[in-house]
Amino acid sequence: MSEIPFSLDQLRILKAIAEEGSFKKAADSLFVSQPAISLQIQNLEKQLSVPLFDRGGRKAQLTEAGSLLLAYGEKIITLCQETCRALEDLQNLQGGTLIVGASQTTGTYLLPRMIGLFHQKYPYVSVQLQVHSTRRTSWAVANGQVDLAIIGGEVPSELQDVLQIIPYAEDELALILPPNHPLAEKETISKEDLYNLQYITLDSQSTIRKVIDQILTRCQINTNELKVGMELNSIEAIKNAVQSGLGAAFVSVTAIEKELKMGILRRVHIQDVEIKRILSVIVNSNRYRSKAAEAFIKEILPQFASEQFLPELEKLSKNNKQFLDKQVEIKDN
Amino acid sequence: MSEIPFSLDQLRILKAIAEEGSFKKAADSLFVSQPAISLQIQNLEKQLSVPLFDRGGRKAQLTEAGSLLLAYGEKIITLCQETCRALEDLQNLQGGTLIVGASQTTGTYLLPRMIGLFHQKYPYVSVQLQVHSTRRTSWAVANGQVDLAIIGGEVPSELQDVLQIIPYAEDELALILPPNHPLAEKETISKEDLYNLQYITLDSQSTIRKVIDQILTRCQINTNELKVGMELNSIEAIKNAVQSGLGAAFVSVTAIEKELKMGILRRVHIQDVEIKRILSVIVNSNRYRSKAAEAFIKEILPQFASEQFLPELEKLSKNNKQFLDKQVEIKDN
DNA sequence: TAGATATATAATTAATTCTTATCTAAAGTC
DNA sequence: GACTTTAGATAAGAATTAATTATATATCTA
Repeated sequence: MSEIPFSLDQLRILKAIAEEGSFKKAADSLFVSQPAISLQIQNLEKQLSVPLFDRGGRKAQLTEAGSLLLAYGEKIITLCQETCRALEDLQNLQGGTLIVGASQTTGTYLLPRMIGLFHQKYPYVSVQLQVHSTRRTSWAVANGQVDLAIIGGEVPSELQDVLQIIPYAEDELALILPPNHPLAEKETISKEDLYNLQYITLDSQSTIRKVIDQILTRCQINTNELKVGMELNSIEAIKNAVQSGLGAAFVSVTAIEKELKMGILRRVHIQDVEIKRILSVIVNSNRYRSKAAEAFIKEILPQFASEQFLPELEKLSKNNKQFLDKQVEIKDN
Repeated sequence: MSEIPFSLDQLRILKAIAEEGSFKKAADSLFVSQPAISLQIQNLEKQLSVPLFDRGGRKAQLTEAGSLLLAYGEKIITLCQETCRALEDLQNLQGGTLIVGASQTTGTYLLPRMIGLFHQKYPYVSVQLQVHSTRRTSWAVANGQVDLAIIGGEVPSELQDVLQIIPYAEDELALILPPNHPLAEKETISKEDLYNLQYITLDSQSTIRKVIDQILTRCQINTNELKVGMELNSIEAIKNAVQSGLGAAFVSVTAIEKELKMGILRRVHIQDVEIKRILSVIVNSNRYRSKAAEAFIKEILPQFASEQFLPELEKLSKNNKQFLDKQVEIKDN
């Protein structure tokens, strides 16, 4: 299927001859011997079955076919050089795309800040954020549709050995109430008070819901007896609902900074209970990470990590699928 | 200066892998062994210092750099194929340009008919006609600016061994008069009558003028005593001037066909004198002739040639600068 | 016609790029 | 979970390709 009857080198030689005016000078400009040029052009003429130069005179003259090939050849060479530049830009973070995945909470409150920082540093890299369920996000990383993701739940078991999962930060979940709620007066409420509240939650399949159930259960709270009044599918919607007095909710503290400051939501602590979950970074361990992903991991993630997890993170940024190592080996030869 | 760190073959391999989904299948589709593919891609990755595929899974996955290179590679390959097609079209007379030179008379009356025929046969070849003096036309052929030319005069001596000059046809020059001229009544006039006419001619440097002088001198006519009333620089202008009664003129019979038929000009013969010149085809013997020039020589020229010159013309069409001969030699091996 | 310059040719050597054979690792099978 | 299948990597040798040096030929210049 469609052999190409010339090589890039031959086109470069053709161009050099046209520019320099003779085989000899072209040979000098390309730092090869003159017969090398002669042979390459002869081969080219043989392969194309058409003469490209009229020799003999003091300078080699292009035939019509030669001019035609030269014109196309210059276009081709230019395109090749453009290709090189695009690849270099990609390596220098002057281009390319970084795709980051996240689940609801992190995608809404944490990642936009990270991406903002990254964008400031590397304005020519276009960044995409994909907010989906933990499950879908994990698969996206596994399939390579997403470079890395930050999630707050468990990675599906079938992906646990494909993905590298690095505990990254703690996310504290707060119980929020409307300011005018009777219990909102208190700093801390008892576990029993929990049974007297109406809850607004994400749907029962969501990771954050499962995490909360898990932790409360561990604190001897029967989650089945907590009254769920409403299930919404966005954290912003839940906050608004709570603010409007429709009930209470568990949300990440990162999601309510502004509202607490403005006094439109109240946070109450629960006696002897701390609801924390671990956020994790996930990457595909079988996949080479782009320069952009590398930079994001090395330069942005640490700024938001809990100190205790920093060493792990550092290890990650050194473990890109073996390639650069090999490069060094080869260069030594 | 600007080495290109990949080859067309490598791009074709990259494309094949992307299309077939695996190194193995790409190898099969390109009819080479699998290691050949592996090695080429490894070299490519080394040269670009960036991995192009994530291996290991059931199918090879492109990295971001791989996709980028693939996208450019496809453009490059397409352009190469376009180049091939353009070259083929040139060979098949489905494209390209033929540039024909001529001097005044042939350029005005003979070549337009030839070019018309050629264009009917090869509508995709664009034909240019350049009408200049014999001298300038000869140089244009020598320099390769013109593929071939038909001239009616002598080729400058310094070009006689660069150019191939093939006598091609006879051009008869006629003496024309306005219909109402006293001598226009006669079929034939005497040499002496010539001295009683006023002549309208091209400028004294023109070839046709020199040819006429030469022939008349040979017939014992003293050209210095012929009265030149007007020098014009176009044959059409001369015809109009004669028609208007401003004098007599010598012009090619091919230039007055229409006017004689319409009776607006009269031709008179001269006792015992025939003014004929030989038209010649000139080509550059050191130069490879394009397929289009070849076709023009082989298929168009014979239709207008004097029979006596046909053998020479045939020889010419077999003598393109040795190239196809070589091809055959090589194919035998 | 001699000298300089440009391209072609030939023989040799160097480099590259295949191929075959073998090996490793992952994925699907029973 | 051992077994087969499949994809890709690796190594060694063969084949091809492309370079080099040396030399020949032809053209332009003086």
